[in-house]
Amino acid sequence: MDTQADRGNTAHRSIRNERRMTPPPVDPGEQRYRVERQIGYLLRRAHQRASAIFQEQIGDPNITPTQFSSLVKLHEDGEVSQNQLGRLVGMDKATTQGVIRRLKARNLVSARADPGDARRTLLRLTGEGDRLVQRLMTAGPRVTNETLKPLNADEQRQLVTLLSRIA
Amino acid sequence: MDTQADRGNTAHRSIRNERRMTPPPVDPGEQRYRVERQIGYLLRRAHQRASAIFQEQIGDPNITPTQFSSLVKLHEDGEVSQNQLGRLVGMDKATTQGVIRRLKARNLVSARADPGDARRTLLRLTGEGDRLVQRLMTAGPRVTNETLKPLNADEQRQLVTLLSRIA
DNA sequence: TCGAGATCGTTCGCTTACGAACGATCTCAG
DNA sequence: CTGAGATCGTTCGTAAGCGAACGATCTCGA
Repeated sequence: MDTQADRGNTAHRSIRNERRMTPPPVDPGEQRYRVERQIGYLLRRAHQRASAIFQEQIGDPNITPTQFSSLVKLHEDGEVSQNQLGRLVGMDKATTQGVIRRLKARNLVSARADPGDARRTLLRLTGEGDRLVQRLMTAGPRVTNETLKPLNADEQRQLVTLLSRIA
Repeated sequence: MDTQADRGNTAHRSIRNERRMTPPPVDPGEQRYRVERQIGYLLRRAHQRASAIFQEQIGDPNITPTQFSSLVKLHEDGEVSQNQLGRLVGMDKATTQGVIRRLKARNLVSARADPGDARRTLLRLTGEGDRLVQRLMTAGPRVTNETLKPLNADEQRQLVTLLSRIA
Protein backbone atom coordinates (compact mmCIF):
# COMPACT_ATOMS: atom_id res chain seq x y z
CA MET A 1 0.00 0.00 0.00
CA ASP A 2 1.41 3.30 -1.01
CA THR A 3 1.79 5.57 1.91
CA GLN A 4 0.73 9.12 1.47
CA ALA A 5 4.08 10.71 1.11
CA ASP A 6 3.72 13.28 -1.54
CA ARG A 7 2.46 15.97 0.74
CA GLY A 8 4.72 18.94 1.13
CA ASN A 9 5.82 18.64 -2.40
CA THR A 10 4.01 21.57 -3.87
CA ALA A 11 6.01 21.72 -7.04
CA HIS A 12 3.14 20.64 -9.22
CA ARG A 13 0.72 23.04 -7.65
CA SER A 14 0.97 25.19 -10.72
CA ILE A 15 -2.28 24.19 -12.43
CA ARG A 16 -1.07 24.95 -15.85
CA ASN A 17 -3.92 27.11 -16.98
CA GLU A 18 -6.95 27.11 -19.25
CA ARG A 19 -9.29 24.23 -19.60
CA ARG A 20 -9.97 24.47 -15.89
CA MET A 21 -12.67 26.94 -16.68
CA THR A 22 -15.43 27.24 -14.09
CA PRO A 23 -13.65 25.77 -11.11
CA PRO A 24 -16.59 25.46 -8.78
CA PRO A 25 -19.48 27.86 -9.23
CA VAL A 26 -19.70 27.67 -5.44
CA ASP A 27 -23.40 27.66 -4.99
CA PRO A 28 -23.88 28.24 -1.28
CA GLY A 29 -27.06 26.23 -1.14
CA GLU A 30 -26.28 23.39 -3.45
CA GLN A 31 -24.22 20.35 -2.55
CA ARG A 32 -21.58 19.42 -5.05
CA TYR A 33 -21.20 15.76 -6.03
CA ARG A 34 -18.32 14.33 -4.06
CA VAL A 35 -17.04 10.89 -4.73
CA GLU A 36 -15.74 10.48 -1.22
CA ARG A 37 -19.19 10.91 0.23
CA GLN A 38 -20.82 8.30 -1.96
CA ILE A 39 -21.73 5.04 -0.34
CA GLY A 40 -20.17 2.93 -3.09
CA TYR A 41 -16.84 4.68 -2.80
CA LEU A 42 -16.83 4.39 0.98
CA LEU A 43 -17.66 0.71 0.80
CA ARG A 44 -14.83 0.15 -1.62
CA ARG A 45 -12.30 1.94 0.57
CA ALA A 46 -13.52 0.33 3.78
CA HIS A 47 -13.38 -3.06 2.14
CA GLN A 48 -9.82 -2.42 1.01
CA ARG A 49 -8.78 -1.57 4.54
CA ALA A 50 -10.59 -4.54 6.02
CA SER A 51 -8.89 -6.89 3.58
CA ALA A 52 -5.48 -5.47 4.40
CA ILE A 53 -6.12 -5.95 8.12
CA PHE A 54 -7.30 -9.49 7.49
CA GLN A 55 -4.11 -10.31 5.69
CA GLU A 56 -1.89 -8.88 8.37
CA GLN A 57 -3.79 -10.37 11.31
CA ILE A 58 -4.83 -13.79 10.11
CA GLY A 59 -1.30 -15.14 10.29
CA ASP A 60 -1.31 -17.08 7.03
CA PRO A 61 -0.28 -15.10 3.97
CA ASN A 62 -1.78 -17.70 1.66
CA ILE A 63 -5.36 -17.47 2.90
CA THR A 64 -7.59 -14.74 1.50
CA PRO A 65 -10.80 -13.44 3.08
CA THR A 66 -12.92 -15.24 0.51
CA GLN A 67 -11.08 -18.50 1.02
CA PHE A 68 -11.49 -18.13 4.75
CA SER A 69 -15.24 -17.59 4.43
CA SER A 70 -15.51 -20.67 2.25
CA LEU A 71 -13.56 -22.78 4.71
CA VAL A 72 -15.68 -21.61 7.63
CA LYS A 73 -18.89 -22.42 5.78
CA LEU A 74 -17.61 -25.89 4.94
CA HIS A 75 -16.67 -26.32 8.57
CA GLU A 76 -20.19 -25.41 9.62
CA ASP A 77 -22.13 -27.30 7.01
CA GLY A 78 -20.00 -30.36 6.51
CA GLU A 79 -20.68 -31.17 2.88
CA VAL A 80 -22.29 -28.95 0.27
CA SER A 81 -22.25 -28.71 -3.48
CA GLN A 82 -19.99 -26.21 -5.18
CA ASN A 83 -22.63 -23.79 -6.40
CA GLN A 84 -24.44 -24.07 -3.08
CA LEU A 85 -21.28 -23.03 -1.27
CA GLY A 86 -20.97 -20.12 -3.63
CA ARG A 87 -24.46 -18.96 -2.73
CA LEU A 88 -23.78 -19.30 0.98
CA VAL A 89 -20.65 -17.20 0.78
CA GLY A 90 -21.76 -14.79 -1.91
CA MET A 91 -19.62 -15.88 -4.81
CA ASP A 92 -20.42 -16.02 -8.47
CA LYS A 93 -20.13 -19.56 -9.75
CA ALA A 94 -17.16 -18.66 -11.90
CA THR A 95 -15.49 -17.16 -8.86
CA THR A 96 -16.40 -20.18 -6.79
CA GLN A 97 -14.75 -22.45 -9.29
CA GLY A 98 -11.48 -20.60 -8.98
CA VAL A 99 -11.52 -20.37 -5.21
CA ILE A 100 -12.31 -24.07 -4.79
CA ARG A 101 -9.73 -25.07 -7.35
CA ARG A 102 -7.06 -23.33 -5.31
CA LEU A 103 -8.26 -24.81 -2.03
CA LYS A 104 -8.26 -28.28 -3.54
CA ALA A 105 -4.77 -27.76 -4.92
CA ARG A 106 -3.62 -27.05 -1.37
CA ASN A 107 -5.38 -30.12 -0.05
CA LEU A 108 -7.69 -28.13 2.20
CA VAL A 109 -10.87 -29.22 0.44
CA SER A 110 -11.83 -32.54 -1.15
CA ALA A 111 -14.53 -33.21 -3.71
CA ARG A 112 -16.64 -36.17 -4.76
CA ALA A 113 -19.44 -36.64 -7.23
CA ASP A 114 -22.91 -36.39 -5.75
CA PRO A 115 -24.27 -39.95 -5.90
CA GLY A 116 -27.81 -38.68 -6.34
CA ASP A 117 -27.20 -35.94 -8.91
CA ALA A 118 -24.58 -36.31 -11.58
CA ARG A 119 -24.40 -32.57 -12.13
CA ARG A 120 -23.21 -31.83 -8.64
CA THR A 121 -19.85 -31.95 -6.93
CA LEU A 122 -19.92 -32.30 -3.17
CA LEU A 123 -17.23 -30.48 -1.22
CA ARG A 124 -15.90 -30.94 2.28
CA LEU A 125 -12.89 -30.01 4.33
CA THR A 126 -9.97 -32.38 4.48
CA GLY A 127 -8.48 -33.12 7.88
CA GLU A 128 -5.86 -30.54 7.12
CA GLY A 129 -8.49 -28.03 6.09
CA ASP A 130 -10.42 -28.63 9.28
CA ARG A 131 -7.37 -28.12 11.43
CA LEU A 132 -6.48 -24.96 9.56
CA VAL A 133 -9.89 -23.35 9.82
CA GLN A 134 -10.08 -24.05 13.53
CA ARG A 135 -6.77 -22.38 14.01
CA LEU A 136 -7.64 -19.40 11.82
CA MET A 137 -10.98 -18.85 13.49
CA THR A 138 -9.24 -17.96 16.72
CA ALA A 139 -7.76 -14.97 14.88
CA GLY A 140 -11.15 -13.90 13.53
CA PRO A 141 -12.13 -11.63 16.41
CA ARG A 142 -8.77 -9.91 16.21
CA VAL A 143 -9.45 -8.99 12.59
CA THR A 144 -12.85 -7.59 13.46
CA ASN A 145 -11.60 -5.65 16.45
CA GLU A 146 -8.78 -4.10 14.56
CA THR A 147 -11.00 -3.11 11.66
CA LEU A 148 -13.60 -1.53 13.93
CA LYS A 149 -11.06 0.08 16.22
CA PRO A 150 -11.91 3.67 15.20
CA LEU A 151 -15.43 3.19 16.59
CA ASN A 152 -16.71 2.66 20.10
CA ALA A 153 -18.77 -0.38 21.03
CA ASP A 154 -22.08 1.28 20.33
CA GLU A 155 -21.01 2.56 16.96
CA GLN A 156 -19.59 -0.83 16.07
CA ARG A 157 -22.94 -2.46 16.68
CA GLN A 158 -24.72 0.23 14.69
CA LEU A 159 -22.41 -0.16 11.73
CA VAL A 160 -22.80 -3.93 11.65
CA THR A 161 -26.57 -3.61 11.84
CA LEU A 162 -26.79 -1.01 9.09
CA LEU A 163 -24.42 -2.90 6.84
CA SER A 164 -26.39 -6.09 7.30
CA ARG A 165 -29.42 -4.29 5.99
CA ILE A 166 -27.86 -3.00 2.81
CA ALA A 167 -25.75 -6.09 2.06
CA MET B 1 1.31 -35.06 -6.42
CA ASP B 2 -0.69 -37.53 -4.44
CA THR B 3 -4.31 -36.83 -4.95
CA GLN B 4 -6.90 -37.72 -2.38
CA ALA B 5 -5.15 -37.83 0.91
CA ASP B 6 -8.45 -37.75 2.60
CA ARG B 7 -10.44 -40.48 0.96
CA GLY B 8 -12.85 -42.30 3.16
CA ASN B 9 -11.35 -40.56 6.09
CA THR B 10 -12.49 -41.86 9.43
CA ALA B 11 -10.96 -39.48 11.87
CA HIS B 12 -12.79 -36.70 10.14
CA ARG B 13 -16.14 -35.90 11.62
CA SER B 14 -18.29 -37.97 9.34
CA ILE B 15 -21.58 -36.42 8.55
CA ARG B 16 -22.88 -39.55 7.04
CA ASN B 17 -26.51 -38.68 7.35
CA GLU B 18 -27.65 -35.74 5.32
CA ARG B 19 -29.63 -34.39 8.20
CA ARG B 20 -28.46 -31.28 9.86
CA MET B 21 -26.70 -32.51 12.87
CA THR B 22 -27.44 -30.31 15.80
CA PRO B 23 -24.73 -27.72 15.98
CA PRO B 24 -22.50 -27.55 19.04
CA PRO B 25 -24.63 -26.98 22.12
CA VAL B 26 -25.51 -23.34 22.29
CA ASP B 27 -23.85 -21.92 25.29
CA PRO B 28 -26.10 -19.05 26.29
CA GLY B 29 -23.13 -16.92 27.15
CA GLU B 30 -20.80 -17.73 24.32
CA GLN B 31 -21.10 -16.33 20.83
CA ARG B 32 -20.19 -18.60 17.98
CA TYR B 33 -18.00 -17.16 15.22
CA ARG B 34 -20.25 -16.29 12.33
CA VAL B 35 -18.85 -15.14 9.05
CA GLU B 36 -21.97 -13.19 8.18
CA ARG B 37 -21.60 -11.01 11.25
CA GLN B 38 -17.99 -10.09 10.58
CA ILE B 39 -17.35 -6.60 9.37
CA GLY B 40 -15.10 -7.74 6.54
CA TYR B 41 -17.67 -10.10 5.16
CA LEU B 42 -20.42 -7.49 5.39
CA LEU B 43 -18.26 -4.93 3.63
CA ARG B 44 -17.54 -7.38 0.87
CA ARG B 45 -21.21 -8.19 0.34
CA ALA B 46 -22.35 -4.60 0.58
CA HIS B 47 -19.70 -3.56 -1.88
CA GLN B 48 -20.81 -6.25 -4.30
CA ARG B 49 -24.37 -5.00 -4.15
CA ALA B 50 -23.32 -1.37 -4.52
CA SER B 51 -21.25 -2.21 -7.59
CA ALA B 52 -24.13 -4.07 -9.17
CA ILE B 53 -26.45 -1.12 -8.58
CA PHE B 54 -23.85 1.23 -10.02
CA GLN B 55 -23.64 -0.80 -13.19
CA GLU B 56 -27.38 -0.96 -13.67
CA GLN B 57 -28.04 2.70 -12.85
CA ILE B 58 -25.14 4.54 -14.38
CA GLY B 59 -26.38 3.98 -17.89
CA ASP B 60 -23.05 3.10 -19.50
CA PRO B 61 -22.06 -0.55 -19.36
CA ASN B 62 -18.44 0.28 -20.14
CA ILE B 63 -17.80 2.50 -17.13
CA THR B 64 -16.84 0.87 -13.84
CA PRO B 65 -17.08 2.46 -10.39
CA THR B 66 -13.31 2.88 -10.21
CA GLN B 67 -13.16 4.47 -13.63
CA PHE B 68 -15.97 6.79 -12.68
CA SER B 69 -14.19 7.89 -9.51
CA SER B 70 -11.06 8.57 -11.51
CA LEU B 71 -12.93 10.62 -14.07
CA VAL B 72 -14.67 12.68 -11.39
CA LYS B 73 -11.37 13.41 -9.67
CA LEU B 74 -9.83 14.52 -12.94
CA HIS B 75 -12.86 16.67 -13.54
CA GLU B 76 -12.38 18.33 -10.16
CA ASP B 77 -8.63 18.72 -10.16
CA GLY B 78 -7.91 19.41 -13.79
CA GLU B 79 -4.49 17.92 -14.19
CA VAL B 80 -2.70 15.56 -11.84
CA SER B 81 0.06 13.00 -12.12
CA GLN B 82 -0.81 9.34 -12.43
CA ASN B 83 0.29 8.18 -9.00
CA GLN B 84 -1.25 11.26 -7.45
CA LEU B 85 -4.58 10.38 -8.99
CA GLY B 86 -4.20 6.88 -7.62
CA ARG B 87 -3.74 8.25 -4.13
CA LEU B 88 -6.75 10.52 -4.47
CA VAL B 89 -9.00 7.70 -5.54
CA GLY B 90 -7.48 4.93 -3.45
CA MET B 91 -5.80 2.87 -6.10
CA ASP B 92 -2.55 0.98 -5.97
CA LYS B 93 -0.15 2.29 -8.59
CA ALA B 94 -0.30 -0.96 -10.51
CA THR B 95 -4.09 -0.72 -10.50
CA THR B 96 -3.92 2.91 -11.51
CA GLN B 97 -1.81 2.04 -14.49
CA GLY B 98 -4.42 -0.39 -15.78
CA VAL B 99 -7.37 1.91 -15.18
CA ILE B 100 -5.70 4.85 -16.89
CA ARG B 101 -4.52 2.74 -19.78
CA ARG B 102 -8.11 1.75 -20.51
CA LEU B 103 -9.41 5.30 -20.15
CA LYS B 104 -6.74 6.54 -22.52
CA ALA B 105 -7.56 3.81 -25.01
CA ARG B 106 -11.13 5.11 -25.05
CA ASN B 107 -9.97 8.67 -25.50
CA LEU B 108 -11.47 9.86 -22.23
CA VAL B 109 -8.15 10.82 -20.71
CA SER B 110 -5.03 12.33 -22.24
CA ALA B 111 -1.50 12.32 -20.91
CA ARG B 112 1.61 14.43 -21.32
CA ALA B 113 5.03 14.41 -19.74
CA ASP B 114 5.44 16.71 -16.79
CA PRO B 115 7.75 19.48 -18.05
CA GLY B 116 9.20 19.95 -14.58
CA ASP B 117 9.68 16.31 -13.57
CA ALA B 118 10.63 13.69 -16.08
CA ARG B 119 9.35 10.88 -13.89
CA ARG B 120 5.79 12.11 -13.96
CA THR B 121 2.95 11.82 -16.41
CA LEU B 122 0.27 14.46 -16.16
CA LEU B 123 -3.29 13.36 -16.83
CA ARG B 124 -6.39 15.29 -17.74
CA LEU B 125 -9.80 14.69 -19.23
CA THR B 126 -10.27 15.00 -22.94
CA GLY B 127 -13.24 16.96 -24.18
CA GLU B 128 -15.03 13.70 -24.65
CA GLY B 129 -14.10 12.60 -21.15
CA ASP B 130 -15.36 15.85 -19.72
CA ARG B 131 -18.69 15.57 -21.48
CA LEU B 132 -19.05 11.97 -20.33
CA VAL B 133 -18.33 12.62 -16.69
CA GLN B 134 -20.77 15.51 -16.60
CA ARG B 135 -23.45 13.28 -17.99
CA LEU B 136 -22.66 10.40 -15.65
CA MET B 137 -22.58 12.60 -12.58
CA THR B 138 -26.26 13.33 -12.99
CA ALA B 139 -26.86 9.62 -12.39
CA GLY B 140 -24.68 9.57 -9.29
CA PRO B 141 -27.38 10.41 -6.76
CA ARG B 142 -29.59 7.71 -8.24
CA VAL B 143 -26.93 5.12 -7.52
CA THR B 144 -26.55 6.29 -3.94
CA ASN B 145 -30.28 6.45 -3.33
CA GLU B 146 -30.89 3.00 -4.68
CA THR B 147 -28.04 1.51 -2.66
CA LEU B 148 -29.22 3.11 0.57
CA LYS B 149 -32.87 2.45 -0.08
CA PRO B 150 -33.28 -0.08 2.76
CA LEU B 151 -32.43 2.65 5.27
CA ASN B 152 -34.25 5.80 6.30
CA ALA B 153 -32.63 9.21 6.00
CA ASP B 154 -31.24 9.17 9.51
CA GLU B 155 -29.76 5.74 9.15
CA GLN B 156 -28.28 6.67 5.80
CA ARG B 157 -26.40 9.56 7.36
CA GLN B 158 -25.22 7.38 10.22
CA LEU B 159 -23.92 4.72 7.89
CA VAL B 160 -22.02 7.20 5.76
CA THR B 161 -20.49 8.77 8.85
CA LEU B 162 -19.45 5.48 10.39
CA LEU B 163 -18.05 4.18 7.11
CA SER B 164 -16.05 7.35 6.63
CA ARG B 165 -14.38 6.71 9.93
CA ILE B 166 -13.27 3.17 9.23
CA ALA B 167 -12.39 3.72 5.57
C1' DT C 1 -43.69 -40.19 -21.32
C1' DC C 2 -41.26 -36.60 -23.12
C1' DG C 3 -39.54 -32.33 -23.89
C1' DA C 4 -38.97 -27.40 -22.37
C1' DG C 5 -36.72 -25.12 -19.07
C1' DA C 6 -33.87 -25.01 -14.88
C1' DT C 7 -29.58 -26.10 -12.69
C1' DC C 8 -24.77 -27.75 -12.50
C1' DG C 9 -19.97 -26.88 -13.17
C1' DT C 10 -16.55 -25.24 -16.76
C1' DT C 11 -14.41 -21.98 -19.75
C1' DC C 12 -13.30 -17.48 -21.83
C1' DG C 13 -12.56 -12.66 -21.53
C1' DC C 14 -12.34 -8.61 -18.98
C1' DT C 15 -11.57 -5.56 -14.75
C1' DT C 16 -10.03 -4.35 -10.10
C1' DA C 17 -6.58 -5.18 -6.72
C1' DC C 18 -2.14 -5.97 -4.60
C1' DG C 19 2.94 -7.20 -3.83
C1' DA C 20 7.39 -7.26 -5.71
C1' DA C 21 10.96 -5.98 -8.63
C1' DC C 22 12.82 -2.78 -11.93
C1' DG C 23 15.24 1.34 -14.28
C1' DA C 24 14.87 6.20 -14.55
C1' DT C 25 14.65 10.39 -12.19
C1' DC C 26 14.48 13.58 -8.40
C1' DT C 27 15.63 15.40 -3.54
C1' DC C 28 18.29 16.40 0.09
C1' DA C 29 21.80 15.90 3.59
C1' DG C 30 26.57 15.92 4.21
C1' DC D 1 28.73 18.38 -5.59
C1' DT D 2 27.71 13.91 -4.74
C1' DG D 3 25.56 9.82 -3.35
C1' DA D 4 21.84 7.58 -0.63
C1' DG D 5 17.25 7.24 -0.56
C1' DA D 6 12.63 8.52 -2.19
C1' DT D 7 9.41 8.68 -5.91
C1' DC D 8 7.79 7.81 -10.67
C1' DG D 9 5.58 4.70 -13.79
C1' DT D 10 6.01 -0.17 -15.77
C1' DT D 11 5.85 -5.08 -15.66
C1' DC D 12 4.91 -9.71 -13.89
C1' DG D 13 2.29 -12.89 -11.19
C1' DT D 14 -1.71 -13.98 -8.50
C1' DA D 15 -6.52 -13.57 -6.68
C1' DA D 16 -11.42 -12.11 -6.64
C1' DG D 17 -15.30 -10.94 -9.28
C1' DC D 18 -18.69 -10.97 -13.04
C1' DG D 19 -21.21 -11.88 -17.58
C1' DA D 20 -21.83 -14.93 -21.23
C1' DA D 21 -21.80 -19.16 -23.49
C1' DC D 22 -21.54 -24.11 -23.25
C1' DG D 23 -22.70 -29.29 -22.71
C1' DA D 24 -24.51 -32.38 -19.38
C1' DT D 25 -28.04 -33.45 -16.33
C1' DC D 26 -32.26 -33.02 -13.77
C1' DT D 27 -37.36 -31.55 -12.99
C1' DC D 28 -41.80 -31.02 -13.85
C1' DG D 29 -45.93 -30.22 -16.32
C1' DA D 30 -48.63 -31.17 -20.47
